[in-house]
Amino acid sequence: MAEEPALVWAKERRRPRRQAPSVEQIVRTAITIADTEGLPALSMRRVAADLGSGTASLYRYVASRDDLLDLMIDEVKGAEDTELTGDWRADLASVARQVRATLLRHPWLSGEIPGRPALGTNSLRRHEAALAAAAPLAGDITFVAGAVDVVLAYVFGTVTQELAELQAQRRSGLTKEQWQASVGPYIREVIESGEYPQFSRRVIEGEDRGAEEVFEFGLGCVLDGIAARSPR
Amino acid sequence: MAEEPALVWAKERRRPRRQAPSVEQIVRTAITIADTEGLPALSMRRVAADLGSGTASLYRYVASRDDLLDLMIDEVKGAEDTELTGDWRADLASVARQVRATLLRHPWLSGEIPGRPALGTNSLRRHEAALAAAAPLAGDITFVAGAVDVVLAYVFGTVTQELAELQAQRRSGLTKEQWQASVGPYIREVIESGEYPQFSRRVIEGEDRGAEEVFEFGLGCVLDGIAARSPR
DNA sequence: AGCCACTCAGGTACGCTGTTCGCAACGAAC
DNA sequence: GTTCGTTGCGAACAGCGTACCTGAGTGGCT
Repeated sequence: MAEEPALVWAKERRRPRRQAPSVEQIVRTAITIADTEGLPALSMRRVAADLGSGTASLYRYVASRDDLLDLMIDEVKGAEDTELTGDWRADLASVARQVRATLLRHPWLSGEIPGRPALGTNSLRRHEAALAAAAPLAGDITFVAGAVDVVLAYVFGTVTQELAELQAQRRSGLTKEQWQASVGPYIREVIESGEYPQFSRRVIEGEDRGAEEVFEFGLGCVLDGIAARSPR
Repeated sequence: MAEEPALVWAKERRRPRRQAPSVEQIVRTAITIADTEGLPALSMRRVAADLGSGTASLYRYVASRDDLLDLMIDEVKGAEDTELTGDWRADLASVARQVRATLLRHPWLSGEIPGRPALGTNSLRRHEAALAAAAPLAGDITFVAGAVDVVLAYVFGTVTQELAELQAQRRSGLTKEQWQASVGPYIREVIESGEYPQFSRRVIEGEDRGAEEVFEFGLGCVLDGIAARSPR
């Protein structure tokens, strides 16, 4: 540690840093880090470093790392927006596609949503929009709410499945090729064991439909089921 | 630190602990901790302490904390078991109900599944069972697999929603009453703002159906949608 | 029977984390 | 000019996952 010099002019200029980071900047910086380097890279020190401020300063604006994550979640939901046509099926589908897009854009999101009730401003606004989209389905709000919940549950579930392998690969720190090279032999072994006939058929015979197609297939199923139960 | 006594018989018995914890014991202990005290309480030191062994010893049997979580997930999936009747709808529904039960029994599970491909022995066995359940739906394995994926996505999604509030409450460390007392006023404020008419209707008019009923409603929707698309 | 070589539990330590405390510097008010 | 509330933040603390390495215990060879 450098000793305080006796000579006045040798003293380093007393901090010119008097910049307040502001909650919004903190949240945005945190989202950028999580998006590009993954959640584990998101530490308070890291956020502060990227902002050029001291770590402890962040705590003037954000109570804890956990609160920061809540704010991040609500922030990314704010980017969504749907205009409604009055056709419940089309509207609900477009809400679903937007939620999917958001989840895909921020891979850390699906892992952080469990365990947090969605009560932020943007979450509420989006939930409101979803309910409005489904409103033409029935006069009974309980039915409408049920329909929305089912659709959103499906969306969250599929996207989570869709992201699983991608995330695992990223977490391992391997390249795509290395990853496949390490998983491949294991899968082959599983198939050759003969204990998983259906699974083997799926891997060998099954055609690999694109993620989008899979998503739309399931969405169609869900919406059909809802339509069949609608009182109108 | 106690000095080594000169008298032989005063020396504490040289560690009789020559007990190997074994992977299975480690995993089971870890699951118990996570179930009863939540994931944050699950540290390697804590597991070792509960097992009465040294922390570093665990690494002889488990490569990392992350690996331990993988093992835990696969372990809890091993408890599931379904016998198939040949009626795809009933069988797929019972698989779905079992997955739900597992997710509810281990509240930490839904937060850890995202980002991990399900390739463990038990995961594969369960996936195999689900495919077998859906097999009567079609000869085309791609369709069967799609149906299974949709059902499981829905199940995972709803249970995650179902657990959200419960988990948030637990995380906050408050009692149920304290929690409601802190959330209630906020909700009231949101409603009184008048900006969320549908949401307000949902809270005020909507009847609070039980979680089970909600689950079955959505499951019915999904299965109907699949049935409508089945080539048979 | 004696010794050696090997296995492996686990103490210790490193680098990281989230978070708190209290001080130093500033702007405004008097 | 002095005081006072506000704000940035260095330093420190407790606790984490994990690597290294010591030394005790045991099986096998002589």
